[in-house]
Amino acid sequence: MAAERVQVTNADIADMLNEMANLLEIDGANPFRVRAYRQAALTIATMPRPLADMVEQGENLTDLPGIGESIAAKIEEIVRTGKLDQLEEERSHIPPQLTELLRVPSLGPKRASVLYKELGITSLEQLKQAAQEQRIRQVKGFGPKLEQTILKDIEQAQQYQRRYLWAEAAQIARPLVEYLRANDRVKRVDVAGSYRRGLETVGDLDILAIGTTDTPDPAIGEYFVRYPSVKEVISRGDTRSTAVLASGMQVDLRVMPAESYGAAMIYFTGSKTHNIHLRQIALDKGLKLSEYGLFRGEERVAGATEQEVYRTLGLDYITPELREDRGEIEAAAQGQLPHLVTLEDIRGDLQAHSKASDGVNTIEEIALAARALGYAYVTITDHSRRLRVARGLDPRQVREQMNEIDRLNARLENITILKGAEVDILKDGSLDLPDDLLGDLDIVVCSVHSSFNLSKEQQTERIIRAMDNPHFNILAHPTGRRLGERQPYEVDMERLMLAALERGCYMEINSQPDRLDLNDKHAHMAKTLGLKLAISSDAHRADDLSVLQYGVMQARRGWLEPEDVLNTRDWPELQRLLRR
DNA sequence: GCCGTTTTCGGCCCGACTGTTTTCAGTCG
Repeated sequence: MAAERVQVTNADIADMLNEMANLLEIDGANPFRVRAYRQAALTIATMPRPLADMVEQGENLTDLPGIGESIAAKIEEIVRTGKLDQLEEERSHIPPQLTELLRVPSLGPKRASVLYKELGITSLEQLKQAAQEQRIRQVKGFGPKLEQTILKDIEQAQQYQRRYLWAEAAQIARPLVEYLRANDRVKRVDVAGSYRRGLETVGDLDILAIGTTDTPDPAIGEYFVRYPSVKEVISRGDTRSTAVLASGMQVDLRVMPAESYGAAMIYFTGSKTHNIHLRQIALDKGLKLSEYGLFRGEERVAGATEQEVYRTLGLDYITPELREDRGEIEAAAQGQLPHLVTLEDIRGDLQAHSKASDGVNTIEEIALAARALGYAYVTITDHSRRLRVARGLDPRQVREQMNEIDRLNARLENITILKGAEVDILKDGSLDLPDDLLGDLDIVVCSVHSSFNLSKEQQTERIIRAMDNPHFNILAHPTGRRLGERQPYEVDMERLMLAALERGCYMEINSQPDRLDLNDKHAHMAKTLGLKLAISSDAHRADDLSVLQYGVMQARRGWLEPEDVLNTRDWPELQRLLRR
């Protein structure tokens, strides 16, 4: 067998373009040129389809947003040779390690460049030493305070810059918001930022507050920094304060007047690219958009509510989950925004584990919890025998469980328990339970729990072979990733989705906060291809059925509407969809 | 470097805070 060709990944290309941007910036290049490289890198890093494939098939890269002739040629060079000549060139006259200095907050390209030219500093170590020897304060434009700040910031740069799972961030945000709302001088408090957009991980919290007075009330910022969990105050002004909590989470608080609330919410919710696009539209209409409002000259024409700002820009209201500048602004201009799925649309759960395998509750307890959530059905999907660590069930145990479910269904009202299993896809693509048994289940959920490091080709083939089994219904956590813990295994997602469509199979958005797998881009890809998805809790305890809300958030970020989701259907209709 | 039913050239989002300055540059979001 021929050695597999090593394909340049989108991440590789994005890294090289980002490094170009960093080096050019230190070099004092045109800032818009620098931005163009960053923009292109962002586009590339977040697109699911491998650029290498596009190049191979001779597709036109300049069709991609932010990629023109020049960068397209560079991408082709990278794909073909694995290198970029111009990057080598830049590296030869600017020490590439210098970009390391940009990771230090308070050091940008200008200061990094000055420190290199004046003191010959190229690494964090040298920077630290220079600061300790008080040589930095002697450089023009620097002083003792900045030197101290740099010294402190080096520590931060050397630490792993952690992001929090959305669910973790929520646990930090909620009590803080409650604390702020408890103050009489505060009229309104909301969390904005990536948290509000429902991103799977959150780096910091952006909180917006409105006071009871017309002018910014400094007392609110003072109250904020007295929050008991505040470990360190980074900055404090009348309208803006930044602090780090004991958890390590950074929090930015902005205090705004009520007349600017909507504009400020838009501004602080982001994303950055969404905002830049909105501001461009404002300029085109002879208006100016800032966090204070939408202005024609000095006159504020909108700003109190988000709806008002969008409307004045000629746009339908765009829900935060969509604000990524991935076409939502164009859709809003044409009245074509999707009507996104909500938690209320969900009729039941398609994956949950009982104590029979690695869950903690009985089937009855799970059923009652599902009923309490207003569901019509819940599916018990205990693991199959191969997964020893999860006490996977053998065929006889699955049969016993099916009988138990029959007895429970006869007894319980207003909830239907569906018979399922989470069946291991073995290395050769066969399923871990016999066909006659699978044929008697209501729903067969299949997933990969072993041999994560097969090649992309092998992993894809393995899963497609599993889908060839006529009882295969839903591919669970299709990439196997665990946020912050485990990278996804390699698969050709587009091929998998097309294979699923051909065979009448489906995929899952797993709602566990550290999985959220499929991710938003893959979910959007599924919608585009016409593949319906399940949103499942994968609960291992009855209380965890509620994590399904995170999966809904991810689905919304993927533009999914109720009809794109399997479990917005009642059981009879779902049953028809599952038939192959 | 990208982009365009106003443009193939001349634009490219906007404001707060800090530290270093005597009016502003750099950084950040």
